[in-house]
Amino acid sequence: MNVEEILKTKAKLSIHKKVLINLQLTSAHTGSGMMCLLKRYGISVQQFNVLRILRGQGNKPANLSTLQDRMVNKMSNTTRLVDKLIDKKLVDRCVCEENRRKVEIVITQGGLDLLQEIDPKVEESEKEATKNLSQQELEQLNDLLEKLRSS
Amino acid sequence: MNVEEILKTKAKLSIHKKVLINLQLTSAHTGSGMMCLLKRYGISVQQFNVLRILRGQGNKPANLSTLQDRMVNKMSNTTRLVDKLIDKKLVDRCVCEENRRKVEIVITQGGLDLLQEIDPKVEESEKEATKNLSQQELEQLNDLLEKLRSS
DNA sequence: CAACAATATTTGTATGTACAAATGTATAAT
DNA sequence: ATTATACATTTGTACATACAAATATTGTTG
Repeated sequence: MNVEEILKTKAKLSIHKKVLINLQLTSAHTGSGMMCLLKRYGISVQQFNVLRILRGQGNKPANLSTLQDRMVNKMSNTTRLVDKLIDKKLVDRCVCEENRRKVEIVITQGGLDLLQEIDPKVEESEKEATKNLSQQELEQLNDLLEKLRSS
Repeated sequence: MNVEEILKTKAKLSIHKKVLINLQLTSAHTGSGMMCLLKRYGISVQQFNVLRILRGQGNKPANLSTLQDRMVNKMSNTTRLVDKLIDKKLVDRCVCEENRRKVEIVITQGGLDLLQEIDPKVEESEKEATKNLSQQELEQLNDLLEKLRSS
């Protein structure tokens, strides 16, 4: 369904407006697929991202500010996000010895296990979400999105 | 900045994953511009959308379910969203006479005035947000987004 | 017409998000 | 050593969102 059909408007929309609305619609559409998948494993998209960042760190612990920098959807309160992950025993937190202002966060074995279980499902869901576009169209879309955002 | 740079990952990401992350990033990027603009007028994006839908209705009042159907970002609690607009005296609400389960919502003159004031700023902000792409690239992006979502 | 199902909205609860203020710690300046 | 400043995180508050349950009204069926 195109934008005009969805908004049920008779008015002719500018291409600028159409693109922006389509962006919202499409990102919400694909995002909710991921949300739905992760919910089955009891975690939110944000929590999943934090877990992946921590796994990417190897053995090196991350502090809150690096987590915040690398998250896709920036938001405040990484503290409370990490709290939730601790409740689920997916990460551990302790005060950094060298600089006691900092907090060191590491993924637990349970967290790693969960990620390993989820990974293939995520891959599958990503392929499913993008199945309507060819390889070439995906590259093209990717370039256009990055160009739109550049500056 | 491209996705790999933003995520600071050494791992090679599949084009599927890249497109999906870029979608989130780009939609958040453009969306926050709009949010920022509307905040100056004391309303949220959702509230703005409701106002525009009500204006599009002409004199015909809308009930909650039609509002919910036409909103770009679906969500529950249209009730409380409308409550906020009533507090600001931008819309009115009354019980439908024919079917007393329904609620009729109309935009007030104050709401219409606000929209008229905001409209040109929104147009401007939309052009600004899409200025990196040519007319042709915008059309192309629009088509790709709709194709991605189609099914 | 009483009982039940269907519809439209509201309320409750849990969680997510944004922003400001508060806390605790380290570094620099006097 | 004392004060000031910057830094990293936590807490408080207000609001947004998702989902389930509750309420109120209408329509239907025995």
